[in-house]
Amino acid sequence: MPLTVLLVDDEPLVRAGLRAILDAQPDIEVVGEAADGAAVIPLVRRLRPDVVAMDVRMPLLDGIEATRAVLRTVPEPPRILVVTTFENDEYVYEALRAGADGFLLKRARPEEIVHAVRLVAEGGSLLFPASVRRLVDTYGAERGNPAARAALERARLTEREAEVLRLMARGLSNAEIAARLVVGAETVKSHVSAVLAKLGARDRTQAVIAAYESGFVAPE
Amino acid sequence: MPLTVLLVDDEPLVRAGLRAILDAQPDIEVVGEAADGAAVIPLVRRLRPDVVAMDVRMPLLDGIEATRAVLRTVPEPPRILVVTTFENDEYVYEALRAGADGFLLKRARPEEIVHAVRLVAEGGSLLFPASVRRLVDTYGAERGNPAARAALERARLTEREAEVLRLMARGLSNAEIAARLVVGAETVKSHVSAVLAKLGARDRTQAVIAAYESGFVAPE
DNA sequence: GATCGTCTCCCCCGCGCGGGGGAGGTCCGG
DNA sequence: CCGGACCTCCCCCGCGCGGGGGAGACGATC
Repeated sequence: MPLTVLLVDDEPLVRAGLRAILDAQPDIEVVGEAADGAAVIPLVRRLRPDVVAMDVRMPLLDGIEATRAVLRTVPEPPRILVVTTFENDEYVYEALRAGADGFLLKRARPEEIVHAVRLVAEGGSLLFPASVRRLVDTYGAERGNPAARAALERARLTEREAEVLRLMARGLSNAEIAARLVVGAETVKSHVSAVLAKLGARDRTQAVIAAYESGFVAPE
Repeated sequence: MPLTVLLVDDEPLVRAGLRAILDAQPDIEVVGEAADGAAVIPLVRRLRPDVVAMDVRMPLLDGIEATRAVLRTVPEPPRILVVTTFENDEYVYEALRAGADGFLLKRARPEEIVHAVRLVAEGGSLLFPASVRRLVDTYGAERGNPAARAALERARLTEREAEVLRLMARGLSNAEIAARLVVGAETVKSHVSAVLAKLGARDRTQAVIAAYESGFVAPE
């Protein structure tokens, strides 16, 4: 079965763009659209999409409130991908705190958009992409970085994966982690790959950064 | 001229071992020994060693006080490498705060010992080796991690190197850093290598960890 | 009993990374 | 005027890393 997506944005142009990009994927299907947050709940209930691509700035009900409403009222809610124009959008920050699973810049390349949708659908959290980093930079001054922390928590690492990430964050190589955990090197590679995928990280360095930013590991 | 070292340890066995290992290097010369901290100052004044390999736990004057005394009273003081038996030695922590440039576990392999001496002599800070990481783990609960911060500050990165490290800590690849700084990829490699050497890091991940641990970059 | 998630290990492959050299340029200070 | 520090770029080389697959074993859940 295909990965179903509901688009929520007040601009038809944006919805059309997203639909064009996503529907071009054989395994992704846009099952509905909404122009404001108020229309989201009934649509989600009826269409039961896997992912909701939600604009933050919308009339009537913004993306933050809409996210909260969906997560509060719908059983087994969809994954929510927040869509925004600006990387320094404080609404995005709020949306992540409200329970969104990741976010996406409108100017992202089509492949990135597709990737983001797939990632959140699979349970990942898009914690790392450059856009998120900038967000973290901006709001990094606040304690504990709830957005990053929430995103990482929602990444739902398995126990083993969390263990591997902790060791990565101590600077260990795959071989060293394997020795420490008394498993094969190939096994560690599997776990590391899983961690990178779930965190939306490109390499172990980015994963470690995410670990620090989220408070998963603490420097102090 | 060779790299000159002064050994300070109350156990003759340890001094003999260090001397054997270090004197085996063509470019390193052990120019003197002391059995306790009280004897260090005059010896340093007379021998003007490049590096002092200093035990922390000693009678009369321990390594911390000796370190402070040397740094306070000797103009152009030598680099101080703290030698210890235990990785969780709170004295080592104090010594780093007192101004020591790095530390060394007695059980380290000869190559590591030689490497450590060369590194601090060249202005590096041995911020990262596994032993230090464990230290950081242990005393990591204290704010700002003064030991790590002090060590990194003393690593004396050039402006460019610091810039590169900051970008590394944002998850950028060498190619991305090159694009950002508008220089060649080979140039970035040079800077990255310099950073790794000065921090005693094995790879960029460890360097980024050091950056976080030291407060050079802040997650919050 | 069947299914799913997790952990484990295996293959192949390409590329980025880091180490080892070296070398030219500027600019500053002795 | 001549080092020395710094930034820049170049070469070669090996290996670790990460992506792409797949597969078997186990326990929990349905």
